[in-house]
Amino acid sequence: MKQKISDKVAERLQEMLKNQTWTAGDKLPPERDLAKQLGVSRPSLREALQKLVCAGLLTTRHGGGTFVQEKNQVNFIDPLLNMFQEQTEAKFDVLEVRHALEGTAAYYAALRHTEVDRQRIQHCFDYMIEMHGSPNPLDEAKADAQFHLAISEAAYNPVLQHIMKNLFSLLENSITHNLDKLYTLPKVFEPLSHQHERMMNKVLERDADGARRAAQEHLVFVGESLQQIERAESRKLHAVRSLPTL
Amino acid sequence: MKQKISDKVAERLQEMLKNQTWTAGDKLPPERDLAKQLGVSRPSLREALQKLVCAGLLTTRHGGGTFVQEKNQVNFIDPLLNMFQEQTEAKFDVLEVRHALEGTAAYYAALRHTEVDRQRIQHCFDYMIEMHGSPNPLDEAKADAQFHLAISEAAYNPVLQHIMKNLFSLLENSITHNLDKLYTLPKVFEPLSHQHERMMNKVLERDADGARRAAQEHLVFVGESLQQIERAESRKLHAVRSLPTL
DNA sequence: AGACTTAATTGGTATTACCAATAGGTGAGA
DNA sequence: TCTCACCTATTGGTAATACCAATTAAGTCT
Repeated sequence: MKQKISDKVAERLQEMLKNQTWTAGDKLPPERDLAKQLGVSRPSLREALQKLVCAGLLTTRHGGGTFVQEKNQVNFIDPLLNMFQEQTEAKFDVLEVRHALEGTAAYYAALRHTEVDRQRIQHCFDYMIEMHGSPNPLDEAKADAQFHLAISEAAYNPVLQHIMKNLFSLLENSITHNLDKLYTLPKVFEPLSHQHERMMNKVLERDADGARRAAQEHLVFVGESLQQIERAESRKLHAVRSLPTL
Repeated sequence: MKQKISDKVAERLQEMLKNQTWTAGDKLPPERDLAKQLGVSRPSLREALQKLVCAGLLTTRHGGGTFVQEKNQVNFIDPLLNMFQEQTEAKFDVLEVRHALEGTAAYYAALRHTEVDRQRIQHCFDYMIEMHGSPNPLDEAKADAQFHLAISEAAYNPVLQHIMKNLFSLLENSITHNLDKLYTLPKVFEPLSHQHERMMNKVLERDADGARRAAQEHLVFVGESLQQIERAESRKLHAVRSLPTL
């Protein structure tokens, strides 16, 4: 199969990014120059650029220029994951995956974390406590996500870290309204906070197996709480739905 | 932040795909018509289409038309995962993640698999045995991947399934040469095959915990074998490199 | 009726022009 | 001299148009 030239251009650009021709934050040459330099028309170049933008490797600012995206702030969401977020069961699916991943994340974080990670984890924990009761429940949910990401970051496994990031950004997008419901339940914050603390301590004590257990117990609790909420919601719905039949 | 119009068009198209305006395999209207219909210029429409193509939702055939991609044959690889495959440690990172995911995949597969899944899993297992000693070692690696995917499919968790698919396509792309080395080692095929069989049996017996254990033991073995190969390789490299210093 | 040819359809690329947002420089005013 | 506003050049975004290339399908010839 012959390749489209916009694809070839995209590959060449990706090569140049890998070869550090430009590094994070750098400004690329203007489209007109770059197109001439690569020997293609501007629309073709633009299609190639669009792909890389869509892949989260570049960003463009109208009138400003085209820049290499910092690797950290990956705002890219796997488009397929995107389609899951409608189905109501998705949050339980995500929870099952997290159950699997966070256990090992905590395990390896306990083994591999450095002093810097230790400080970041503690800071995230404190911030999470601080955010409790914030007027915007979303803040608390984000702080929670940051805490979990800080731990998985300390596992020093880029593949795992990347998947976790995508999972959380998936959650943030549309399912958060269920999470903040979770936080507002009076009987839930206490055990949640306690579980977080236990998880953090096990990691920092380098007790790998204990950390894994703590993470898994935490997610079991979250899952059960979510199911309770779900059941309550469905009871409400059924009540409403059954009215017209009377 | 104001949105680019190509982004808005991409969103509208995505909406239409969700709303089943066109379903899998359908042919979209020609670009010229579609552009007029949406009230944008053809280049703008094309940029939007490119994004969806890049996301794996559409395919284009030069002179033929633009078609809605079948959901199954998602040839899409997370571009960031793509960047990992160069680093030599990546395979161990992937292995750690698989260790986490395949355990729970086997666990839930044991609980949720249907008769259809049972047949598919057995078929994949038989095919994998059949492929052993194939002239092209890649075939055997692919059969292995199919077997594992069949199990994770039986877990009926789309999020998990999607991640597993991406991980395996990542492996297939560039790290396969390590996997087939694994298969060609004489002392390895026997235990590997035995582990696969045990894993399958535990799943089909609906022994969830046993299935999880079997999956994890399998991956521990794979990891150790890979490390042995790695060490052997590095010894070779060192031997070669040290020659010039003599 | 079948195979080949040809023309219409349709995606891919290039050229050009113009719009819109940003950035940087320049001049006026404090 | 410093600061702020304004203006202009740079640069990404959009549009219109023409032409190329691959495919498809209709039409024609054998």
